[in-house]
Amino acid sequence: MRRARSTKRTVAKPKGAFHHGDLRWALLQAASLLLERDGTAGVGLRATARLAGVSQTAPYRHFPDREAILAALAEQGLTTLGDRMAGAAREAKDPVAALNAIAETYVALAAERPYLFRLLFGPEVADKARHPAVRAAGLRAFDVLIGAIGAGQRAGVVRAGEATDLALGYWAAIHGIALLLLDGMVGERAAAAGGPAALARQVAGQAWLGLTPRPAR
Amino acid sequence: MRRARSTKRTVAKPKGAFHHGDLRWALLQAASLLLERDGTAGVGLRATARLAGVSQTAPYRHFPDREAILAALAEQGLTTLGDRMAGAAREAKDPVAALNAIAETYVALAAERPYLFRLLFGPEVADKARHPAVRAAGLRAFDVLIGAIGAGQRAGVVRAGEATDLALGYWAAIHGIALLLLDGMVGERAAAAGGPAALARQVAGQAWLGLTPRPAR
DNA sequence: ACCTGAACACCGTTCAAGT
DNA sequence: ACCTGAACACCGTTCAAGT
Repeated sequence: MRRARSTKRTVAKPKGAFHHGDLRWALLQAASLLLERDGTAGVGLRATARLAGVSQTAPYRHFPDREAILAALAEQGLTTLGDRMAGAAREAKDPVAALNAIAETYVALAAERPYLFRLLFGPEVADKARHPAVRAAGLRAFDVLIGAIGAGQRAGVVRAGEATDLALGYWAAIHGIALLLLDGMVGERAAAAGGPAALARQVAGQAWLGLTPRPAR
Repeated sequence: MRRARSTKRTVAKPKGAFHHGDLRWALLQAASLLLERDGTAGVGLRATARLAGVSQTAPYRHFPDREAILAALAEQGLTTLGDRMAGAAREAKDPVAALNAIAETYVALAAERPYLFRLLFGPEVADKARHPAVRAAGLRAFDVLIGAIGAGQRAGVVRAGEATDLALGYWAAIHGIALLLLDGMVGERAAAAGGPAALARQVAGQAWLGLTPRPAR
């Protein structure tokens, strides 16, 4: 936290006139608060401006439209996701532990900040070509997983093959279970498995079987 | 199609007064059209009413709020998904082909009707407890997959274990790749694999490895 | 440059009223 | 029962204007 957070209706507004160039930062801070509290639908241009203590039209100085604010939040979120995945992988003692840690981190962020997680991959930021920074942040997170798969291959615990393809299959599985958990589609299975995290570990374990060296066929 | 579709601004409005009890159906038809054309955001109460040729408040006779319309669309969509999956499994000649056909059908629906697919699992219908019919339709689709896994176990091509758990891991993988494809996150990989469907087959194949009988450990 | 207030064309929802 | 029009409190976005 680089700045004290006010509990009043406005956030980080000095007193009178200008934001000295960090209005963009203040707006993103406000938008992030609204996202956590009210979901994507709550991140309105007017609502964000109100919370930041500026006029309704001030955000247009920094963002061309509402989608641009959401895209900036998504980029922040994907960077956070990538950083956490990289941190988890770095602290693991072997490639298998690294993959498990990545899966755990991934599902944990989805559970911790569901609205943010949906925003990262959802349709609100539809035209990814218009927001290359979002796409780049996402690919950077994916790179962490590819790296862990590659390390597994070098250690001989992951089967041969294009690391990107193997990573994609694993990613799909943990991405899928994270979303199914958010959607409340697998509540009973989670209860039976001993909680959402346990169910995610189970699914990750099954995905892991797709990565192990195959016996002679 | 139970009724001719008009190309005018209104749909299925006889001429003068009442809908003789099928206003609900006409509203859902209009909402479905709007969903395909403009996405979830386009499915407004007023816009739907306008397209159906009734006043803005008429929908409230059949749906308590906007979310209820979206939930009804989601229920329809999940039923369609389940039916298609069941049809694909029925026509397959063995359990392995059935699983492949289910995965293909799943990803195909996501590609064919992206807005509908997102609605099925997204946050627009947030409180699933308030919409048990949606949840039931989703679980029915899942049952098709569980059945295919069970058939594979009986045929000896799928390893032993709780069929529901094995199905969940497989579901997560195809659900994940379907969404990653929609999100435009794996466009390059899809091109390299020979198209989205080919990439989905590849991921399904990897998920399949999690289902095969294990060699002696 | 940066920010403002008024205006435009929309929303979802509520309410009193009509047949 | 079923449908209507007016009203309320919101939206995103545009525009002319202010410092």
